[in-house]
Amino acid sequence: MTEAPGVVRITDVAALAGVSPSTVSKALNDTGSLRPATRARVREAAERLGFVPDASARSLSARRSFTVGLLSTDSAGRFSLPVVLGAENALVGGQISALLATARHDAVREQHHVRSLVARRVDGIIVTGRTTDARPPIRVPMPVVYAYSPSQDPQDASVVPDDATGMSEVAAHLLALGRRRIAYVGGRGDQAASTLRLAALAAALEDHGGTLVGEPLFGEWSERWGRLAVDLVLGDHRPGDPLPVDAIALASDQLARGGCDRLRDRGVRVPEDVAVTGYDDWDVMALASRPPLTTVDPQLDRLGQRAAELLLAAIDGTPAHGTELSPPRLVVRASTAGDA
Amino acid sequence: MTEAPGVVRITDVAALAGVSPSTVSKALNDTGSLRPATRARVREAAERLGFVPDASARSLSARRSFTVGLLSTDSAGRFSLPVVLGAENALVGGQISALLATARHDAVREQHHVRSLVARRVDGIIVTGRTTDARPPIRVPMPVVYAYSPSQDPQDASVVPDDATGMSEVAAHLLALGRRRIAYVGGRGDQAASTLRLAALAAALEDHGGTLVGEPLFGEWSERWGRLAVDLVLGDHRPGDPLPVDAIALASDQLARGGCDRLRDRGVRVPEDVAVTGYDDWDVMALASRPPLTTVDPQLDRLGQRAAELLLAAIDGTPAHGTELSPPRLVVRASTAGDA
DNA sequence: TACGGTGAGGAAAACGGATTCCTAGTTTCC
DNA sequence: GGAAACTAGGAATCCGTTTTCCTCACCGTA
Repeated sequence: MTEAPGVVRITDVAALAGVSPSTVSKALNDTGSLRPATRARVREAAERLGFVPDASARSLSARRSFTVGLLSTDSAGRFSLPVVLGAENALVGGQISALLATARHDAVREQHHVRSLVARRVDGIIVTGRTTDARPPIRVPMPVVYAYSPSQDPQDASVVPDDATGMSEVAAHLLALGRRRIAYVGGRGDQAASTLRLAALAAALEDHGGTLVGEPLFGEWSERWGRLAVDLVLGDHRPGDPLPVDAIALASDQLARGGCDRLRDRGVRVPEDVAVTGYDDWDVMALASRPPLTTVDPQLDRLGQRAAELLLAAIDGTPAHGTELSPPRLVVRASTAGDA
Repeated sequence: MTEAPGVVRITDVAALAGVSPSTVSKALNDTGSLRPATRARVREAAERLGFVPDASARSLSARRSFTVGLLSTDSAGRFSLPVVLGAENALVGGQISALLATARHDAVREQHHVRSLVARRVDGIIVTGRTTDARPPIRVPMPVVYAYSPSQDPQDASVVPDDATGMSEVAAHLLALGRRRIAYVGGRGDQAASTLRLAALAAALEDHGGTLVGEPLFGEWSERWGRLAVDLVLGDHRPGDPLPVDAIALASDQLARGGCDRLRDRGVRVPEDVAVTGYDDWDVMALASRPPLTTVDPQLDRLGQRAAELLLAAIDGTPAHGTELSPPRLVVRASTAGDA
């Protein structure tokens, strides 16, 4: 499509309305002083021709692009996708477009994308990652907000899920149900998502008379590890024996689902004998699990939305600093409550 | 960030190199005739200042934006995300940026996004959807390629997964394993993904001496329905009874996973008694299933990549017409083969 | 020595809007 | 009735690059 036949310029509208281009601009942007009749005539002409002002020209003149970059290092998108969607959605409200740049966890690629975003003079950048572990900041001449993965520089603006609160609410929920002997199963031990949640759980139990049973377990973020971990928790327990725990808090819905499966395999009833909790509120896991999982929804879309808000504020000259926690939401289902 | 202090213009480079702006442009773009020494001097100056040409200005002059729109109507992103990522990846190679526009299945929103893409004078648009059902085309003055969800207008360029081939390969695989009495479990009966796969299975069985056992079953795309459907297939079968089928082909990995669970619950061995196949190769389902699922990988990233290629070709003046099928890949795992 | 050809680089004109002046009318006020 | 104060709208400038001319110097050739 080389010659773009149907593209309408401001001069076309001006000609049809019988005014000058500058008048058209004023009419459509509600600036300058024009008679209402003129404004209306121009509007109608623009409408009739389907005139849509050229964003490049506008950007050039306005010295800003009305575009922000979404730099994602998460190729699978499990976590960054909701963040990105939430952000994109918040941006649309501000008449801002989103430029997608996926780096698939590759520094060279990321550098290339950063350069491309700078070339496009994006008004700001939202950086998202795969994990909640801190990542190196990017150096660019425009505002940046880190979402999900915070920046290693505490001066940068970051928004991360409030895992501590999330897990505290899980603990409070289990304690309220009368559970006291609780085991923890994490994912990879070198990741904040595992350790932070453990710390929050341990603290909450300590404060309210619960007991963290056994050593915290770390492995991979898979259902398989959830099953194995449950075996470790149960030890050589046989149906009918007293159970070493009355609840297991697992650090993800995948783990929890695997855990439920193994508990069922071994004749342990969920939640009557052992309550189980997950984390993430990933519907295909949490709802498909038998029973459905009590879990924590990190509300990643809200997180992304919040990141977009902070970015827009920064673009408007009010930058934020430091890491902001985005609130999670406890979702109670049958794996603890006994009702679907 | 109002005044963008660090932004370098072409005139700055020109001043440093002691030449005119036009010479800088020629030097950096390898056009015009310049002495190698001059070119090098300019390059060095640009490098030193970290000059990155303003894309808006470049677009304005070039009359194209070097940007394409990715219009997605899939809010969850299960299917369109891989397509989008594949496309974005292919575009980066061509120095093209991707503008993300998610419409969450809302026509008003979609219209708004379309307008925004037109305003940005994107060079082309890739439209993706949630299902493989045809969707209404968009009317814009630039090339469009429909990915995953084809356009209702057969003249438009669309790329869709080749479900017929995928399911045929499943059938061939099952037949090669000696299975002959095969049941089919679909998802929603009003969706092409259910009906097309059924048709392909039925055709393949007919051609090669297999039998489609019972009525095809349609329901929702959930594990729950997979479990229910297996109950329907087995009827009042008791362990030890002869089985009505020796294989079940389910239209998604979610269905198949649910199916496997129910088969195990009822004491039917997979794959010894009944082979099970899924569709989609969604890792969290296919790999976590017990046993792991033989399935079809629709290779959506390749599909997205192909859509991007077609779009780039169209932008270069060679538009494609009609619907192209993107090849799937059979992935054999333990649910049919007996080995992990 | 004069002249066409060629190579290097500069000047200027797009590109499409937004914005900042201006300039004619038209009011308003004394 | 005349000058100041507004108003409505047009002309010109700018945004940062690319691209199309031009110009000037230098070369070889007649």
